[in-house]
Amino acid sequence: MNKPGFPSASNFIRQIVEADLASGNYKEVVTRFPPEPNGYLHFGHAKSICLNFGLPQQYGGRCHLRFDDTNPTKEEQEYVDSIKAAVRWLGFEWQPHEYFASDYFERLYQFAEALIERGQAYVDSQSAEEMRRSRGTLTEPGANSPFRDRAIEENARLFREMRDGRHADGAHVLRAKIDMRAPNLNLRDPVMYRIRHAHHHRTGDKWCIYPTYDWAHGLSDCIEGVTHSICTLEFEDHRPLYDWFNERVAEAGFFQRPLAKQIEFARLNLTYVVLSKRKLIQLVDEKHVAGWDDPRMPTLAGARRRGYTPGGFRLLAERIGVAKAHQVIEFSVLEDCMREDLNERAPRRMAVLDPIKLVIENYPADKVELVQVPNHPQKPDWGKRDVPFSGELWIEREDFQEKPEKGYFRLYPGNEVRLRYGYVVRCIGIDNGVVRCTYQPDSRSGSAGADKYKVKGNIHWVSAKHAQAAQVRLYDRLFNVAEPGAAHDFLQDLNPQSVKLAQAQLEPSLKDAKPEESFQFERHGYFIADAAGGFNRTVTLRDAWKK
RNA sequence: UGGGGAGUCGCCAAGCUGGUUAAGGCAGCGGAUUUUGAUUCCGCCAUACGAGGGUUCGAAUCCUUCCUCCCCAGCCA
Repeated sequence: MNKPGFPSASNFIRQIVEADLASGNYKEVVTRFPPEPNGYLHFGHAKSICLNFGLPQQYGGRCHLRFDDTNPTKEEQEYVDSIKAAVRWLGFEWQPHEYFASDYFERLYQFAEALIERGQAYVDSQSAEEMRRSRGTLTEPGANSPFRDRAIEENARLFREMRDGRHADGAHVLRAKIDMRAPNLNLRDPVMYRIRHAHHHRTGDKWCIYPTYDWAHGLSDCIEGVTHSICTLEFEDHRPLYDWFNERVAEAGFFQRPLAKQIEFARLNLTYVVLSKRKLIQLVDEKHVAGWDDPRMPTLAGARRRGYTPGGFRLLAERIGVAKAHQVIEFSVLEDCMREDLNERAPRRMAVLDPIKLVIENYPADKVELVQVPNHPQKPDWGKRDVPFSGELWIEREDFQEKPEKGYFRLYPGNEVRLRYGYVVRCIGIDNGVVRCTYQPDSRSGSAGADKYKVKGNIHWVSAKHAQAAQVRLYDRLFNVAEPGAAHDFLQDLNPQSVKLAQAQLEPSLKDAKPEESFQFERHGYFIADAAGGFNRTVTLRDAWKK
């Protein structure tokens, strides 16, 4: 049963949406997930995706996938492809509502001309440095630009020239005429267009002026009929500007009301995990990782290779909730979500990660039996498989102790233990690193005599001559910072020892594992078959072992 | 010292149109079942809601003062 993935049963955004629907102001809920294609999606985006897609799924409506590609110098096609793959992987579909801000460049340009005509925008010819100085400070008002009162016709002419490539980068900028004394800095005549003679991944060289986020975003929402534009907290200060632009363009007759409304929520933070796009880019560029999909990366592409599941992320989104208070989720919450999802869908297999030989001295030399092993003990309908059993087996090194510590109930000289789904064996001792045992022929699991053996220990095993040797990668951690909040020197604080390799012995059926198939290797946790061969560990089981 | 936000158990988070002993999850602790020391199951885990005043028969929920933290001075998003 797939969990819906709606963020928290109750949250303030749902209340807003329900009120809007109830009031009749909005007939349906239309959201959008608006990534800039300048990097791969990470764990944090999963929260936003589940929220934006989950709302219309429940209340009726739709969610658009819109690429916010207004800055040609940072964006690439590779990123749009990876973003689409990640959203689909999480289990959401947006088609036919796939949009690009760059598709609106022409309309945005016309809207800008309208504002110029109405005296609400002007071409400023100050340098970036001059603009910065005249903007004022947090506590001091800004000063008007000397170009602020240019004639409308001149503004229109200059803006057209900007578009036509008659001016160099930085020579002019189009600004909204709002209020240089506004306490909210975003309202001090924000830039709407800048000149960038740069190649855009979609529009090529057609444009050399590009709209800023503030000018493009809200208008794109209104163009698409978005009702609720959900973004993160740092945009709270932008909301008055978001509304100002939308209102002005609506007044010019381009939009129907009601207009889109912006709602902010706290982004996801995870202990130990770096979710800064800038830093993730650095990890990739400086080759500290193999790529964006390196299993140690906190990207969705990396998570997929590492064996994290879409259902696990949806569960996470549901559990962590949506609010405006800054949230730092403990990593254990994520892990628990993955375990919960995997526990339901991962078949069980026997696999020995750190092998030590066990010989059953009274087992007929060349005899091989097939024992029946359930694929999932709690799910009988998943069936059973045959696993070959013989007198020479691999068992886990930690399942034997020559001198048992207190409380140890697995194999040690004189003790009996059951080889899971096979026979009960008694340990005689150890010779040259080989554990010697005898077995009870009438103890086979499922046989009539099996019940008379009461053993506490129950260990997994693999027949030595049938086993499949394989390399297993144990990713205990993400490529992360050593401690929460330790990232003063990001690269120095990274945990470099995040992968261990195990030369494991697996039960023969694992030979047929398909890439991206998940299994539980009994006590070792959950593993995913890697396309590159071998297996990657997803998460360990809860450790009830610590005494 | 400007503007905008936020403060409920170690981490999240309901509740906040005032009214029984403040949901739930993760983590932790104790126990039961168990051919994974897993899973599952049961129990425990905030006289307390950033702090102080006030209103009220009654406040986490209303008023007020204060404290703490976060965001904003890109022609990034």
